Amino acid sequence: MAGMTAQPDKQLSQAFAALADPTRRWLIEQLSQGERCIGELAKDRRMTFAGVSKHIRVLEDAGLLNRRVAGRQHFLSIDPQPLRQAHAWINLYRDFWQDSFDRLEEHLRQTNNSNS
Amino acid sequence: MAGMTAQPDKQLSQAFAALADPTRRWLIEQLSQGERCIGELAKDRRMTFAGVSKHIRVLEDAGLLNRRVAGRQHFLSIDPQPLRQAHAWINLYRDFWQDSFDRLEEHLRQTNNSNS
DNA sequence: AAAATATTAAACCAAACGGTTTAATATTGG
DNA sequence: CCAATATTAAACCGTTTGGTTTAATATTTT
Repeated sequence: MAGMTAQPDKQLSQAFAALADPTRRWLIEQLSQGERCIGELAKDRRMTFAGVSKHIRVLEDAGLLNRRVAGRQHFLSIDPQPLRQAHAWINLYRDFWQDSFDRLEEHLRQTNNSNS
Repeated sequence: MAGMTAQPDKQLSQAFAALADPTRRWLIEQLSQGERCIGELAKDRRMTFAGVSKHIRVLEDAGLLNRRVAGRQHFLSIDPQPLRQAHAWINLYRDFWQDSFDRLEEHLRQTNNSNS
């Protein structure tokens, strides 16, 4: 349980770091509705082309996006695999207190109800 | 679906950024087995006291840890709430391709089997 | 009160980050 | 071929990060 071999560790770091920026999360949100090209995204976000391009690069390096080049346009879409890993990591350590937390939640809910 | 109000957004950024460092993930792993004090953790990680102290601070600011001060020792433990949020965010956007991904996985598995 | 222990605070450093602006490259349309 | 379009590359800038070392603070032990 404790080990977590080295390579996945780096991938995990990259995935979490990529998700730590709100612009990049916004990009993921956009792309979850289908592939888009960089110009469109930049216009919607009111950010320079180069700015968005760099964010896309970070997401791509983390393996979170796939790029399809069609002529001069680059279409981006999401690769779900690394999100799975991040999800799994959180899940692993969350399970330890999941039950006790649920119990606390239930307790608070009942306390609030009896106050109303 | 697209909005995600502002405050949770910052919390989410902090949580993901906190999880992006391997030392901090290691700390979470350690604390998932029960509360520990900073000196112990620093010794196990072979890092300076101050170094670990600063990492703990980042996790604390992200709301991921709780601190219990007992005399000169500070005992840390995990607060599951922000992990839940991070988990939920990933889940939200992962669901879009979950099914198609599962189908792809199944397809690849079958292709591999018929090759053997 | 003095010494040892557990921790934070502050100063510092090199590297990375988020962003811009200005060039350079590649593709498309007249 | 030339102009417009879509994108990357490079240089730069201020801020943050991960880490150290050295000091300061608070608590426990003797």
